[in-house]
Amino acid sequence: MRLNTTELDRLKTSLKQAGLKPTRQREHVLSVLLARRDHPTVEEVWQRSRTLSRGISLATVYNCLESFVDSGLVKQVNYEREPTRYCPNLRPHAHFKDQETGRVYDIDLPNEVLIQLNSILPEGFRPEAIEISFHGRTKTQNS
Amino acid sequence: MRLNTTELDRLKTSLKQAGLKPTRQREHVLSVLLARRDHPTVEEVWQRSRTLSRGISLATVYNCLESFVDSGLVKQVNYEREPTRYCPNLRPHAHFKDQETGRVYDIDLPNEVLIQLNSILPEGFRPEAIEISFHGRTKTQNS
DNA sequence: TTGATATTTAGAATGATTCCAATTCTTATG
DNA sequence: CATAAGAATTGGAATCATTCTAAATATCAA
Ligand SMILES: [Mn+2]
Ligand SMILES: [Mn+2]
Ligand SMILES: [Zn+2]
Ligand SMILES: [Zn+2]
Repeated sequence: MRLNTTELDRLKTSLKQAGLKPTRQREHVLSVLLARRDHPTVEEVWQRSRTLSRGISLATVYNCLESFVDSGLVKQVNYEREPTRYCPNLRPHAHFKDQETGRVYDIDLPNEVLIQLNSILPEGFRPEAIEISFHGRTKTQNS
Repeated sequence: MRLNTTELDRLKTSLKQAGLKPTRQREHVLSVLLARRDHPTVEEVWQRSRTLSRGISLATVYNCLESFVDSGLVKQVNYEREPTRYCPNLRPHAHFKDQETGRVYDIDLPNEVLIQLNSILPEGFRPEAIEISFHGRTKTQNS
């Protein structure tokens, strides 16, 4: 439940690059995200942050997560209009939501798939981002 | 701004299949959606429905659109947590949002792309739906 | 060490959507 | 056609994720 040196360095570097300051709260919120990569909501991150000695306000959790998104450390994941979830996986990947458990899984995106997806765009469409979200069931007995 | 016979038939059939009744308001809301396939929000559909003689309530626009989604006539389109947009295009397609104009375009999805996308899922993942959303800029001078 | 600037915070405000309960339609049945 | 039971419509209240506000606190370059 603590950032290691590498993670702490990445946090400081990314924040500085965005003109933001490393704070106790930001360190803690990032460590919560990295501890379990299960795409928690703001509320869930807040609950998990209760372990912090003096606690942390909900507004600060919103602010920290926003600063991470702005500095490129974390991505938002949305399913319909449900509360936004947060994902620290920086590789290109899609998401799969198990509609029975509510769990959201990362699905790695091979480069060839990305290329093929870009190829379906008409002339003149310049994508800056693409989001791919599956939802369905998983027939596994693990995790 | 009126449903033709084919469209009216599809409406009645789909609604009946879902145990719902065709009403003046539902006919009108569907005709608004079909008139301009530009993925309007509820508010926009409501504005465009003002032409209806006696008007229509916002709650009813919400209800009509929900009944269309339930009966499979229309799909919802979400970008982050912006107001939900509605799309009567029933072919498999992705969406592209021009971040300068806010316009949302349909991008047809070739079957081979769908197949390739399903192939990236691990064993045991059974997708029921997939959503693909681009956002970026368009360099066209038309429409 | 210190001042300028950024962050944190509790609570209020916002805004899309859903809920509610009263009224009005729709349609199956006689 | 008339009727009644169930469905839909409606205005307004409630919900709830998120954003805003302004006062207190923390960070850090100089
Ligand atoms: Mn769904
Ligand atoms: Mn974006
Ligand atoms: Zn992810
Ligand atoms: Zn569409």
